[in-house]
Amino acid sequence: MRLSGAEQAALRDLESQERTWRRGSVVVREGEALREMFVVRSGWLHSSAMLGNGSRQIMRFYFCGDMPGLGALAFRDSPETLTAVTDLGMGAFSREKLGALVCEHPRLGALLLMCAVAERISMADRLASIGRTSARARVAALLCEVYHSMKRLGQAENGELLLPLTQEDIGDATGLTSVHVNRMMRRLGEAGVIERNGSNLKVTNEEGLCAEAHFIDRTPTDLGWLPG
Amino acid sequence: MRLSGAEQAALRDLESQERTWRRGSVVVREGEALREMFVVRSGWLHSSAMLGNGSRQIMRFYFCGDMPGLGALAFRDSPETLTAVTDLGMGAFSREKLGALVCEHPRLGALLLMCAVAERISMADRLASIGRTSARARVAALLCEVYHSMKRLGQAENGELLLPLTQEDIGDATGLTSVHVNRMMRRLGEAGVIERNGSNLKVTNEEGLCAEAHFIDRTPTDLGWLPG
DNA sequence: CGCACCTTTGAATGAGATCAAAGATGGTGG
DNA sequence: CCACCATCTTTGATCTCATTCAAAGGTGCG
Repeated sequence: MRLSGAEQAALRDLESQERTWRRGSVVVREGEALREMFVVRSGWLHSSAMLGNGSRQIMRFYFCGDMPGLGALAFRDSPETLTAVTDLGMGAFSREKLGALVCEHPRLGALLLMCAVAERISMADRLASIGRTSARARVAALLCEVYHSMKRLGQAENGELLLPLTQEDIGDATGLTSVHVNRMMRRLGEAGVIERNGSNLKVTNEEGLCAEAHFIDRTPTDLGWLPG
Repeated sequence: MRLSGAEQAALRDLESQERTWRRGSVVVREGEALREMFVVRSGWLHSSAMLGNGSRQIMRFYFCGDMPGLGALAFRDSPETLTAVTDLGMGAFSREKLGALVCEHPRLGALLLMCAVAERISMADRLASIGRTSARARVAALLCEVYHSMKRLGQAENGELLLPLTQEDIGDATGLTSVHVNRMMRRLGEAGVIERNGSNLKVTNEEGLCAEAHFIDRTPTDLGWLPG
């Protein structure tokens, strides 16, 4: 889709207020009042929530270009915790600013809507992974997702990438225990689809990994429905 | 939020093309070209997807006022199957129509964006339920969700409602087998939180059910960020 | 160097799946 | 109106994958 100069400027303006966070630090905590949203500029993070029973679910990861915190559009208090996985830089903006932007540039509003819809679909894929596949496939799906994102951003030379997640994090994202994550990762290693070395991960068999994960590439297509 | 007359008319226009489906019929099948979206006017439905391994995951249920099929905004082919749970009436409209509406009435675009965001959050709740809670809690969560929707629509007098889902459906929505769903429902009955009679369900202890389900009420608040 | 935290591995346990078969239920056609 | 058949529910027995509990290596940081 082709954006006008004014639209591009408006988008750039959104991310003008850059702030940084140290790896591991919490950007927003679940239940806190939330008046801001973000655009990721460097690094990555995840959103999670605690359940009544004390366990944590990691909902998704956000990479460069993603917009965490959009929950602020619908809820006064944050429904989720945002935590920096790596050192992180994000542009921050208020709900009011987004509201004004959408009203002045309706096509950008439509674009955002499309992003939100695409996000819902990828959430659905994750739901299917956790609800209906084996532990091994879930771990593979997690790795596959991160790998594809890093690759898209040019941060996975030769299939090698940094994975600064603990096995407990991976468990919280896949609905498994850290112990079982460990076993599954070892088995993926033995099967020759990945190699591990500390927090370095190398995808040695991309096709194999995707197959294990039942991975479906969801590249949004078709913005033709947007007027001029 | 207060809508202008023109905005209200535009919204009403969206649902003007009403169509109906018989209970159990498929509205859109996964992978089919999808050029339409819908607004539910009566009855309810669900969206689901098949995995490579042959099992099905039901993603969510849509009730009166919800908008299934928004995936068409981002993908050419439908990522999910829509199936009528009850006899169903929906207004249908094209992507182009929605595109035009958003551009002419940016505030409606913002409203839609907010809905999409809220939907993502409730998807996240479901993810946490499936990833991190017991079979019993998952079944309770499913019942709780349907019950609250029916109640909101005034279709649950005295906590009684019609639940035209097979236990297999419930299993596909919660990531369980139908056999285990059966056991969990019986146990919820024995615990006195529900009573069952064919496809009639009565919630006899609403608080208890919500507690079992770790239910969180997500009523969107705060539209104050939208310009006048 | 020492302390936290993370990874790895083993053994025992348990929740949920699988397999199998007997009741209900309801829709259909005769 | 009834009989029949398909589908759904229910229950039992067994099995398996993942959890839990426990403890021994690694790793990096202060």
